[in-house]
Amino acid sequence: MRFTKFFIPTLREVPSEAEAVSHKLLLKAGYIRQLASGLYILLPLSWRVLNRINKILIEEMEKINAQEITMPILHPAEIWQITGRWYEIKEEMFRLKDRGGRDMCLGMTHEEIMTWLAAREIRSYRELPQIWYQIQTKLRDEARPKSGILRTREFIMKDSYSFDIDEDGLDISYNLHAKAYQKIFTRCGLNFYKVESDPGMMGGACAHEYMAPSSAGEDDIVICDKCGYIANVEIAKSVPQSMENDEWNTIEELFTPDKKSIKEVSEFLGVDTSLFIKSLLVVSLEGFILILLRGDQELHEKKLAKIIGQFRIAQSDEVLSHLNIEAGFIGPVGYKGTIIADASLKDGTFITGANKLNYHVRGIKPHLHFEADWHDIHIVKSGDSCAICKNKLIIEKAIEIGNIFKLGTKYSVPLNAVFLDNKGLEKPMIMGSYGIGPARIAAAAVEQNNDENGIIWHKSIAPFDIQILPLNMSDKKTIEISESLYTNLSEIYNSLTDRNMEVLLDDRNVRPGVKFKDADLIGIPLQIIIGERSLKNNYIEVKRRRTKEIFKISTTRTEAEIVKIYYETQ
RNA sequence: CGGGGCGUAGCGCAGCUUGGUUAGCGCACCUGCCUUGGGCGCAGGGGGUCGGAGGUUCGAAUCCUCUCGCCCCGACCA
Repeated sequence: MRFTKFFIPTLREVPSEAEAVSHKLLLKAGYIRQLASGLYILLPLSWRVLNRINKILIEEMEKINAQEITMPILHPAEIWQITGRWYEIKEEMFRLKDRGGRDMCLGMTHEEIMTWLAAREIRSYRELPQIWYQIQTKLRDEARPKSGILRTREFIMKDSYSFDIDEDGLDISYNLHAKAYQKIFTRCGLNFYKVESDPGMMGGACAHEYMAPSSAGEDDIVICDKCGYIANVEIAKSVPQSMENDEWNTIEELFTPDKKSIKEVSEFLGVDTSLFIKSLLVVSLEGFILILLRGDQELHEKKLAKIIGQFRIAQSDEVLSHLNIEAGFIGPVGYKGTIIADASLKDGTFITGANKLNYHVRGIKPHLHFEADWHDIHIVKSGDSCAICKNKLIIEKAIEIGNIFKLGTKYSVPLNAVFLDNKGLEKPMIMGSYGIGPARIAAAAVEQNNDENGIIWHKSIAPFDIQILPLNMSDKKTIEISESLYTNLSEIYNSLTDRNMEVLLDDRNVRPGVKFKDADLIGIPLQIIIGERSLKNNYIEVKRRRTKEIFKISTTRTEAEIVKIYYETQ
């Protein structure tokens, strides 16, 4: 491709709204433009990147016998009403009516539609398993689109769905996807982790996410570099560091006038917050529950919701009317109802509210002075110990680039996706669903691979393989060599992409500096620099974008050498 | 949805506090010359009515009211 025939609108200055590195670089290097909040135009360069990623996706999906299909984006409400998600999902779903007044929605995911198809078409266990997938647009009215193409309202997704006769079958489909995903992200050159995750609203029992570490990420992942435990903070378990403390062997009331928060009391008494019990009254559907956390810990609301269902923190007047004490001075001793306590409180001696205005009480020992149901309900903090091996945990930010879910029968039962097994019994299909965001792969790749000059693409997903930079377009020899290299290289097969070498020839009549700057910005892995200075000595230069290494290649026998350097480029 | 910030030429910005020539600068763009190893130089030129609406005023980019849009933090995220 010739630069003058290809639309690459690079910028000198980045629009001020861009914050994330990938957002800035993709704008500056002429890959994307914003249409509105959360809506992006993918210009020719990024469309080429996306297509390369999609090709990898297709290849790896075909290897696990997944079949590509495509489904409508516009859905009738009815199917979503049957599974209940029409009502569960709120503003995030784009809804509209057709001319007949029928409720419709734009697809944010395709479990319903895929299951609808399976329900109609599959009768027998002989037709199972099936894995169907598509690479197609999804629409979600995100509360807050952000960071360029990392979180948008309209995006392309590779989503696949497996249908099996039983749990064992699902395990196989799930593991096939896990393997395929591993290969996909590896082939894309990403640094990533597979982490345990919360199945959330997708339902189902088991889920993993693929996370590309990056400061632009929206998720926090917890890593133990000793035993390999790794999980999303949403479900991660940990053992908070504990303070040794044997001094308080008797119970003593402490006068703490107007000191209500743990922080205030801790400062007032000069005692570390980890030696306090934080008491929180919450209101669940079954009534009041007292929640206990160590003073230095925060409540993980999702963990608690899994135990007690929907709840909210009690208002201060509710605390007063239920316990007859002001909110800042409540404690577990003598509490009559249900108590749920974080496991970090199991051992030790603590200070807590005395259930008496302006007093706290010291020397409280769990089991001795109160009992509780023990659970892990705190948010993992960096420095906590691994729940498995006690090693110190690390927390890292990451971009979610893919996920896999075991759905079970959550969709097949309501949509009546059933089959007859080999005994003639009707059974619901056991399902899984699996997603990858190709644009997020691209953005994560940019986040992980860039320098002060611009993007550095991995060979497998770069928009072009090689870029030729003729430095002086009015020099005959330069043109001659450039054109011949351009033609010859374009005819060489590239086994990495299963196409011929894709070469970008910068045939613009601009100064060398402009070409150098743009080439580095755009980030094609290999640059061929053709300048009069080197031609005089019968060589050209081949430069690796990532390492800035320069190879001097004789003007005879050049193509073979260049291809060799290409394959050896990281 | 809560909190904060910002809308002046394609991009980056100044002007606004204290209303008053024809709204300004850099980059980009167009023409010509020149130049060709890291966004080169010189000369000439085109482009905005100040996000929108209403109001105050002799007079509004500037003051007031409403409104739309974008970004960031948080909540949310199937």
